[in-house]
Amino acid sequence: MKVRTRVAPSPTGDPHVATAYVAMINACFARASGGDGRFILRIEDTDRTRSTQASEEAILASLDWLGLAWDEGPDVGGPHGPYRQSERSAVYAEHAARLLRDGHAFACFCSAERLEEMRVAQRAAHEPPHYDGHCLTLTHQAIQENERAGVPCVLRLKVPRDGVCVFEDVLRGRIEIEWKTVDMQVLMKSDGFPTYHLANVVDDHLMEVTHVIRGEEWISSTPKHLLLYDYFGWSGDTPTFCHLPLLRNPDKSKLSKRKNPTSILYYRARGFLPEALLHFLGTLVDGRNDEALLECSATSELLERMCSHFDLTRISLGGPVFDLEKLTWLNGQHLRRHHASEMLAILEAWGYAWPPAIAAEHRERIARLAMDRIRTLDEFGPLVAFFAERPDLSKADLELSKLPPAAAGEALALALRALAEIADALWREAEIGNVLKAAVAAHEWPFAQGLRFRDAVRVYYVAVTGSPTSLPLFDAMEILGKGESLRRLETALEKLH
RNA sequence: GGCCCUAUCGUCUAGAGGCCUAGGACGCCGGGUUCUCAACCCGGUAACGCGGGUUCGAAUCCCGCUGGGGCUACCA
Repeated sequence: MKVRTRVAPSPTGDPHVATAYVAMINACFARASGGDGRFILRIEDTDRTRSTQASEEAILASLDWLGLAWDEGPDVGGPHGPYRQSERSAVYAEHAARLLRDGHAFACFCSAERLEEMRVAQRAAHEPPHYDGHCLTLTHQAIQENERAGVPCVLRLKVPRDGVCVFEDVLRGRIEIEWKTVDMQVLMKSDGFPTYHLANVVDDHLMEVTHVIRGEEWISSTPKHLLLYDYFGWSGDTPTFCHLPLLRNPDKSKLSKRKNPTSILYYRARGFLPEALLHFLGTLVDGRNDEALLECSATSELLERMCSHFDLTRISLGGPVFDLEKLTWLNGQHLRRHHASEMLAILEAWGYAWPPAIAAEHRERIARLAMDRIRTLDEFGPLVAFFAERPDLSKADLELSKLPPAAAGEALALALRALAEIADALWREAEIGNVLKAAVAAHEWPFAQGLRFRDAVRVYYVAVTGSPTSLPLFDAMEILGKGESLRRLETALEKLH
């Protein structure tokens, strides 16, 4: 069978990592099914008050950034377009009319106020809120009067009063839901746009979707969807349903931006690599350790590798917690697979602007020194800023454990004397290191007997780089140059007095 | 509350009745390496929610309980 899957995001906010998660699984399944599998992107923008074009653009750009290429979609078109629901109004109107004509749906004129009162009463009576069927019994005449008077109207689904809806889920097996627990859902809103339920079913059918792979939150509305397939006479080819577990916050609730960053834009801005984010989402589906995924620097390559051992039926059902810590680690891993020269391009593509004071000839070397020390690209700038800017130190910055203030001053003076001896032409990382180590070793330390180099060196780090934890000192000093390095040591020494 | 889904280390997961003394990865802890911090290497910590069945044998199958989650809109 020719497999056709889709992801159907609603453009009502920032592109969500859960959308990418679902998209990835749909893309993998279509691809793993063979060469003729197709993956569709459909924009579900039927909520006119919340949908925005900016959001749609961001969703497309984000999925593209992650390498989740779709075969059919609003931008690339396809045989069953348009792929944007707001452009398919005529299709829904036609199908809605069909349901009404066949007696499978009914016009409802109830006001928002009445519905609200109804629900309040039901809640008070400890009943589950549901439409009470008020307009189900409207006479032909009453309906026409309402229409003539221009009373706003929606279309509701007729639902069997008893019996059980049974369907099969790829991951969960047989699911049974009693019809009496299914509400008479609105299918067409009073603004003339369809709700999710109608649009989704109509489009999935018309677009010949064979597998509906979506979030778990849709399980309880699946009976409505099945009913629609039946009403339209499509029950012969209802798609296969697969409900995916929902991504979770660390507290196990459904992933939300209140508790965890959810926007793909956020991760991009922080300097996460698309292959790292995709890889991470992949671990939520298949947590086995595939080391080969670490070697994939292109998202396309990564996706291909994931597809090679993808099995939709083996996804574990516990909602996975979105663990930023592991994502960050993965990002560091992917970062380090690149050469320093590639890092320059990656940083630039990400939007990093080198301070002009850092000469172009030093940049690759600086990148090489920095890349083992960052996990996300946004850590790069702060780490190398000292090359362009002299540290603004206070006396307190120079007070380090294992190094009394008097000894710190001694250490700085010592370094100054020793380093001044190095000829300009020999000002190299190895020479600087040797001279400094020898000087510290040969010195008598009245205020810090037996001082080890590793303790003394910290004050040099602070003086030169502004921080006791920074890029390797000798390299930094070589890059800064003899004059600048000595000047920073001097400044630090002055600060101590 | 009602309906539905779900349950292996803190986290992601492996596990398909005997290969389980439950494996890997992140995290954490310890060690090595080292000019700081990282990176890297080595080692350690830590789980089958509880109670009943079925079976010669259960993490695995069944039931109940408990915990977690979702849905309960003219949002998706």
